[in-house]
Amino acid sequence: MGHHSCCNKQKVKRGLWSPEEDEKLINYISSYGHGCWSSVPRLAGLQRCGKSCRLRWINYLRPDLKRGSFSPQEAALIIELHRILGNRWAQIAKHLPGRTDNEVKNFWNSSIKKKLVSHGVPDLATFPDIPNPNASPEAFFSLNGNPNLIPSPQDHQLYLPSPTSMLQSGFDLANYNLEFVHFQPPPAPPLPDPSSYDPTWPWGCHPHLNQEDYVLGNEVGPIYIETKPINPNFSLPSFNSPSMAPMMPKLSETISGNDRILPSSSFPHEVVDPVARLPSLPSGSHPHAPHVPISHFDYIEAIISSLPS
DNA sequence: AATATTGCCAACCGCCTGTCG
DNA sequence: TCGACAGGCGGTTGGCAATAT
Repeated sequence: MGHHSCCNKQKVKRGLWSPEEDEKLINYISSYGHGCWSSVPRLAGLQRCGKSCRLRWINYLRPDLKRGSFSPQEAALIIELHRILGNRWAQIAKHLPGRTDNEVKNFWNSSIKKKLVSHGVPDLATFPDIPNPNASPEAFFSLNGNPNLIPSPQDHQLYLPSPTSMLQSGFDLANYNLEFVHFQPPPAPPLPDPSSYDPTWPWGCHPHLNQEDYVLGNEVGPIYIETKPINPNFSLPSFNSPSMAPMMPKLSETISGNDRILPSSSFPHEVVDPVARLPSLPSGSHPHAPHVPISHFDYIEAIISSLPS
């Protein structure tokens, strides 16, 4: 079990690769490509199984690998993608050029996970469900009370929605075509009137978008997801309706290597500090308020930058 | 200085899926 | 339709280096 036929036909070496083995593999693949991996070790003169050769090439020898430590931006993107995708390391790695799934996985398990846990941040991908957007504040992911997480001078709470509850809510994905738009980002819009915030809708909404356009996260944030209905007979819910909530994780599920998630560095304009953009709300406002238009990404970046190394 | 512990990460294991005959 | 096979994935392990005792 687990051993491919190529591994059973002959005695194969295991364990760390020697420089000589690496050289053989590089020379062979550089000249002929890998073709069928099961035949690579024989043709390259290696006492390894094809699977081991494939892994060695993909994770270590490929010329387009970045190597080196992860940048804070990469870490932030990994955390954001992990929140959306869970432990789908291969999918996450596709959004990090030069990084492998193994590398991302190791980085998560050895670094990020421990940091987040030690700072009291729950595993965002497995956070308990929220029955509906009107659930009690306790049902939301509250960061309040942890000064390390939100460097806000104001007494603001930030509630983030649970992804998993929405995954189970049966949104009809077939009616949507998910597009990750490489867009000319709009200039940072003026803050909407806080009173216009939908208290049940913790995600930011671009005030200038029409009914067919939706933004998940902050309109000036690094992850910009636009969806358009492809079924003309399908009636979209109203823009601020909480019933929109179920669609988000379903859409997120469709993220693939062909989709584009833009790092903040690709934005031609300055990314506005989401915290600095927090509106001042009158005291005694909605207990969930303010539902700030802050992207998870920005928030995670703030976390990462505030963590001790 | 010696030993124990911890953390990192390359590599392996087992399983799943797609393809092909 | 079925079985064999290869590719691919996530979970786990084991070796090594760094750090602590």
